[in-house]
Amino acid sequence: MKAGSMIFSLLHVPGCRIQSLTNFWGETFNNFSNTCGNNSGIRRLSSRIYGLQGGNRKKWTRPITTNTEGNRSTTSKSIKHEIVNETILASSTVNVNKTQLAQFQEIEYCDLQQEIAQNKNLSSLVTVIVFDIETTGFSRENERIIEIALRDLQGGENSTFQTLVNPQCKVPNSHIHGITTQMVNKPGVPRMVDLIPILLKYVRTREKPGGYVLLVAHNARCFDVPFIINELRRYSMEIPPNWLFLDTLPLARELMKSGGTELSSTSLAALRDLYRIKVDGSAHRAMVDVDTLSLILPRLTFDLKLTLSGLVKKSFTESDITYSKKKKN
DNA sequence: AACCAGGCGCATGGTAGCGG
DNA sequence: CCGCTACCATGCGCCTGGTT
Repeated sequence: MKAGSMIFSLLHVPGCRIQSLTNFWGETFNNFSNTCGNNSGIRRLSSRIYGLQGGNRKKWTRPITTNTEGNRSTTSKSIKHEIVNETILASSTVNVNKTQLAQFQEIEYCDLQQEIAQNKNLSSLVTVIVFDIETTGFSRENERIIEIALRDLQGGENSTFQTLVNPQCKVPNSHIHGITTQMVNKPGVPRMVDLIPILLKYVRTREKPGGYVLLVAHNARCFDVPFIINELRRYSMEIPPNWLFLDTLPLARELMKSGGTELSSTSLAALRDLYRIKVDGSAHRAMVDVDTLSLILPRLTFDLKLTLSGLVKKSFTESDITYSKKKKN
């Protein structure tokens, strides 16, 4: 089904009122501007608090910053069905016996119906989080994450998460991001194994009840997501089943292909220039790039006439990456 | 530097249309 | 029926560009 027709059909599904993404981003922008005050640029968040959601008095002893304003049983593959499709596909090429298939389809169908019945619109179901990582290099096998930043586009209290990560090795590419070995290899900077539970807990606090998380990054499919998957697997952990990923690089390609813009390339910098977004801080630091992408995403989706459901349709899961790898081998 | 997706050009195979 | 030509779909390899 073409994207255009899909959007049309979704908008006409009774009981499945899809907000236009522009409205969704509108709310986000309001929250965002309230958060940032009157400045047109995004102000770097300097205050440090230790703990999540205020209510929890347990103190963190790690340099993780947030701002101060304020197990599902279905497979990850089925998530997109539940959110995007008004009906579940009846045909399947999965090689299982017919009884199993029928049972599986029934479960998915029931889930979908429940989702639609229980959720008035997608924005009450999906949490959109823009994220970025800095690493010691390109190889996901040999290199390590040294900084991670996230921003929940709904805003509110603790809507950002940012921390350096101790890679327990040298940082050979400080000239790229300005993060040195001395900055990360010291007490107080969490190691990945310490950070993962905190990170997972943070994302959980941003989820809507029974909802899904759409994690957005530039070149997510080929860089950020494989890195995160590898780091988790290193400690025998998995991506939560309700996480979806969205890569803005193919969206940039789509925009460039459609013509009508002055987009010179599909890089984050080119998108930043196109939308005349000022960089507040040094580019190639995780939070700066997150803030940049947070401003690019609404404009990009507006230009591509995408709804939130359209974004979910373009999203992918951990298994999508694993599967495409296996297909190549 | 590693890895991946997309674009492009080229080769190949299947099919339809036409004339002898 | 056979041979030729044109067209289309598909697959492969190579190159480019994105990320730190």
